[in-house]
Amino acid sequence: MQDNSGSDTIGDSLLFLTDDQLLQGIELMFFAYRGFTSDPDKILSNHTYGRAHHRAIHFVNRHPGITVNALLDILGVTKQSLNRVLRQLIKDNLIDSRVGKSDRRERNLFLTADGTALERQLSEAQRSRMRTAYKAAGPNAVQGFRRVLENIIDPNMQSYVKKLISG
Amino acid sequence: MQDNSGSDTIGDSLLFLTDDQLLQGIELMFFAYRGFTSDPDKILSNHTYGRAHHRAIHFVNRHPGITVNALLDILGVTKQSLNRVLRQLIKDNLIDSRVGKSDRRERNLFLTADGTALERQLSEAQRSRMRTAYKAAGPNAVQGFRRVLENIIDPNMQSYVKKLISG
DNA sequence: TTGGAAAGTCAACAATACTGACGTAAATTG
DNA sequence: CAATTTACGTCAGTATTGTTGACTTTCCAA
Repeated sequence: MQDNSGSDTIGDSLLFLTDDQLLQGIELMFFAYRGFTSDPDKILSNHTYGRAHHRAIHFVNRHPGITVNALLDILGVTKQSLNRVLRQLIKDNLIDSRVGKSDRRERNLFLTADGTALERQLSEAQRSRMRTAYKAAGPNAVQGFRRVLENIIDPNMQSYVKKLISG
Repeated sequence: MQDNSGSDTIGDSLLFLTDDQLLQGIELMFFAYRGFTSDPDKILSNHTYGRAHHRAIHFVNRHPGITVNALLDILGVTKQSLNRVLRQLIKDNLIDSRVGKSDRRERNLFLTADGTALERQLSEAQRSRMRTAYKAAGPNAVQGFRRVLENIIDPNMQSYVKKLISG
């Protein structure tokens, strides 16, 4: 519209790349992520747990038997930070930590029945919101949504994401 | 609790709504938001500031003269939490807080020259990542990206978002 | 003039993250 | 086999961001 510095072209073939469009995308990410986390947050606030617990539960459910190190790579936090969360979840009998079979230094993490129950509850709240949004936007929009998100992700995580998409 | 929880159909016309697709979308949101915030986080770690300071700076820049109350509505935090951040930014001469003209109880917030400089730095890092992602995904995908995000956002914020999109 | 809204402050607390240091057990390497 | 590395756990200290609750000051409006 105005003197938007440099990222626009003379024509409008790249109009979606104006700084204004980018700023709108940035704010949409901010507000959407808040909506995205709000339902699980509400559920967890009755449990002494927070978002970190949710993330641990989510990825242990997605990768049963995952090692602590592999989980650390996915979550991108320090082992001390993850350990605090895991310790609680193990003590509360939501996660089962078993000594590795081939390498006894490793711990393989699994959800217990209670852990699975909480995961279902959290996941369903989040999936419900996503389902509504997907339905309202339509399959074509969903494809674009995913394509843009994949490109926002750090290259470090691309390997994980590739497996996520394909497998 | 059902095996496939009913979100799929016999055909594949709604295949994009399977629980697996929804879970993939959920993980994409998680990883993308981390990428989205990583560049500003790096910059801020040298400044004694965090993400809360970035958000305040961002929205004061977007709405020069915004009142504290209006900013609270956008950020969705308590005034005590926001006040701690604002106090630092005002003390460090990044934000200027002026007594309201029509209502002297209100404070109108503006970025100082220093604040504008930091905002440019943070914004450019974030816009750069978005620009790359948009470019890689293409305008059609960007439209879908935005449409899905808009539908993930809480209805409470939709009024703000509508103005964001149109204006 | 009095009630209430807006803003700011102080205190206490909780969740999540970080760094650094240390210990134990098990696997790997020389 | 001895030394080193790896995996995991833990303790201590600190920072950021968020919460409640209580309180004061300012000042508009009924």
